[in-house]
Amino acid sequence: MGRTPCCNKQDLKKGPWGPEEDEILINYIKEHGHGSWRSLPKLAGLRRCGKSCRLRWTNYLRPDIKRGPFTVDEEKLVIQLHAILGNRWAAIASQLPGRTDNEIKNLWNTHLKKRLVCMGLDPLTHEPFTPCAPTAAPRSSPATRHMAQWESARLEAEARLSKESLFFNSPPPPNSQASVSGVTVDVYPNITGSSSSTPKSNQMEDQDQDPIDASSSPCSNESEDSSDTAFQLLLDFPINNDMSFLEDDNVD
DNA sequence: AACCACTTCAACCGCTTTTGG
DNA sequence: CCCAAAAGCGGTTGAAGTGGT
Repeated sequence: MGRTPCCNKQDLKKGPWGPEEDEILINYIKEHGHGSWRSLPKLAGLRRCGKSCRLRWTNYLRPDIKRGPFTVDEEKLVIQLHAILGNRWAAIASQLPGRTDNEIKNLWNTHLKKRLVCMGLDPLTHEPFTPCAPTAAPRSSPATRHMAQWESARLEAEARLSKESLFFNSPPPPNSQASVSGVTVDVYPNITGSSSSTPKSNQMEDQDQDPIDASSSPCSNESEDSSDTAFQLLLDFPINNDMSFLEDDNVD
């Protein structure tokens, strides 16, 4: 059977958008709204697929997009939410005003995932790597020593944040960059070492180095300390014994 | 100075979900 | 209720930039 193509591919431009195209798209949407994305390119006079227009608008041109590096708080929040929601980037992005799912996905794949790996945590599950996977966690770090405790703490945090997430549909709080529905997120303080939110030009003078970049080894001692600290802070989450709601929502 | 390897991120592709007739 | 179209989403790609040798 097969789906009908999203657009007629003949005559359509692909690749990076030029400033003129951006301007056309912005002006058109300002004036008419995006309406049907499929018909927008023709109406606006763009030789682009509607899908491409939507992506360009939502990921780059939207006036409420927040450009620039992620703050430490934003990175913490992304890690927290990823532990709960997994790779549901759009859901995560909805909690970070001005950030797009694509941006968060890129942040995760290029920075945060590596940091979790360095801590001996599986970036998919946020659980410690099992001992039978020595290449993943080559050194006996506190992360592996605390495996059972980590898992327990993770589930507690997960439970709490999942419950909070039930309210995600309501407008985010003004200070939501550092909080989830008012709950201050202060976990993984060292995973989210400030480096990636710092422009490259400043990284050299930054004493607070990225654990990955801090040494020739992909994982430094700092990462061991950070997993302890993260663990302690994770334990600070209030305990909620009612986990029943997890059966319905989140956690695939 | 030139080359190579690695990183980053904008954009594309294809699948899934939602919506409307 | 069903089906097709449209929109949304996540995975992946590839060009550009950067750093190391």
